[in-house]
Amino acid sequence: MGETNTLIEQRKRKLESLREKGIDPYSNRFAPTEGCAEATQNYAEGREVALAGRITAHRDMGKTQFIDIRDQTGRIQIYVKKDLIGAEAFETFKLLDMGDFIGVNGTLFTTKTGEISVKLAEFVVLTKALRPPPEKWHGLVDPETRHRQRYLDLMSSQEVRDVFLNRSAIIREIRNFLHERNYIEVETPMMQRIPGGAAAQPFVTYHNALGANFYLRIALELYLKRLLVGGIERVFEIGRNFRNEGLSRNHNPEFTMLEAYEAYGDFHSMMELLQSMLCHVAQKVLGTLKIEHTNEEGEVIRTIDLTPDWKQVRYKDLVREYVGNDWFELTPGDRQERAKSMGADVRPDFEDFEVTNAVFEKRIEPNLIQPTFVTHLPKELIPLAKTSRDDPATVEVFECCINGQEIAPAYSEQNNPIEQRESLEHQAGGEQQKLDEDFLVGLEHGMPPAGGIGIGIDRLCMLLLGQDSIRDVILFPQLRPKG
RNA sequence: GGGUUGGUAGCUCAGCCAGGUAGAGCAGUGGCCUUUUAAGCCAUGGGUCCGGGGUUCGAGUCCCUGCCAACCCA
Repeated sequence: MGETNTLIEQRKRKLESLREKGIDPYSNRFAPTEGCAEATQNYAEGREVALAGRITAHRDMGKTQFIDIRDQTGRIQIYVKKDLIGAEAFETFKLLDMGDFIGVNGTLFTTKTGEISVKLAEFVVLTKALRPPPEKWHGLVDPETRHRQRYLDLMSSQEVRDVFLNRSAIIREIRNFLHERNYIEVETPMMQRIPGGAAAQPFVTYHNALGANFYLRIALELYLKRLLVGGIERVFEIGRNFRNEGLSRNHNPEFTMLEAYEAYGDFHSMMELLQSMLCHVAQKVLGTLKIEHTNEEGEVIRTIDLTPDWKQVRYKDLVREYVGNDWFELTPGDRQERAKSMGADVRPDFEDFEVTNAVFEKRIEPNLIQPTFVTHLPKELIPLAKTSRDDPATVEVFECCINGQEIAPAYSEQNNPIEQRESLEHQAGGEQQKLDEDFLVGLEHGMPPAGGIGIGIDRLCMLLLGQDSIRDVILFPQLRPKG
């Protein structure tokens, strides 16, 4: 990226020419009266405006030029006429390039082709760009450059800008919704001595002064539950988790989670919370509960309908429906065989419930396009939830699947400190240093019964914004370091 | 980890099958044009063809290898 070429050299020469004219090509400030889009929205012939933005198009007619400038609100055309600004200013104007930032003063008018424009009276150079922007028509398409130099992607694509503006709006509306329900937002440690709350490989780092290893958190859960113990009854955190695993369309090593806990609630209250929250968010951000996903040709390939009430179905019933009514009557060995024949990823050392779950992930989850609460999951699968009152072999849990992906698991949280200690000890496999003793001591002080939910924000954004890759909803996704 | 596809000018892409002077559009530069909008017309500069090795009289093109990316599979 340190290379020089003639395009850069030419721009540097123009920069020097500006300086020779006594013009600072990196001016300090400019006070626009409004945004570019607002100028056209509040059109009045002859109204004086001051606007600032980046030059995104340039049509040179000789003694007349048209440029487009764009700010975050939108674009507007500037009409530059030699007679109006004078010969000297016109010469200065010719030193501008695509990508430069300028501030303009002028009056609004409509061209004979009907476009609202600014008749330029004077302008200032705000920033001279030394490198050219991406091509104006095709924009930037190389995915690697799009991700590594996201600013180029953003400056050349309205669609990409919309995705990230909408992502921000989604998170804002989640916060609004939860604040409306009297949830308290908190921040808990990202650097942890014992990374708990999930089964995942952590990243390790080292604190010099303390002389100790720390782990980047893999979940928010155990700290938020400590706050339930402390009497904060409705609490949530939106923050980054870090998991040391591969990269894929659905996985980025750092990703954003929402976790929310509600004292005296259970997984039923979390169902209501999730359903209401996603409807609120979709309505506010997209203006509809029916989300259309389109292919590259712009054809609608599926519509996801968030209208309540969402389907509820028991795990076992789904398994019977998709992989055979006799599934649970088979011997474990036969189940292995059938799972393999269905293309599920089963290994010989899998326990029986893991075989069933492999089939679930391979053959069932991808089919759950419309919002579906899967309930009554087997106890072995989820050690940190309460036993179901109506079926002791299962736990009070749901996994909400939408668009063939698990979007949110929620539990009636385990608050029995003795059972919790046993399951965590089992999970730690006898390694005492993996046991979060401080958390267990907290539970022994008494945690109120609570419903808890975790929502992958990135995947939620993919769903709501119709993006097929997590890299398209994360501004700076992890890529292999460039050699 | 395995497979497939791709990496050529600042950007978007041809050229590769069948080896023989490195191409187009946009962007740039010079010129014409005082209401254009992917402005137009004329002229013109611009390349580590991802890196390394090999085959060959000759490699962007064929072979091997490495790097990066996208998709699929595990």
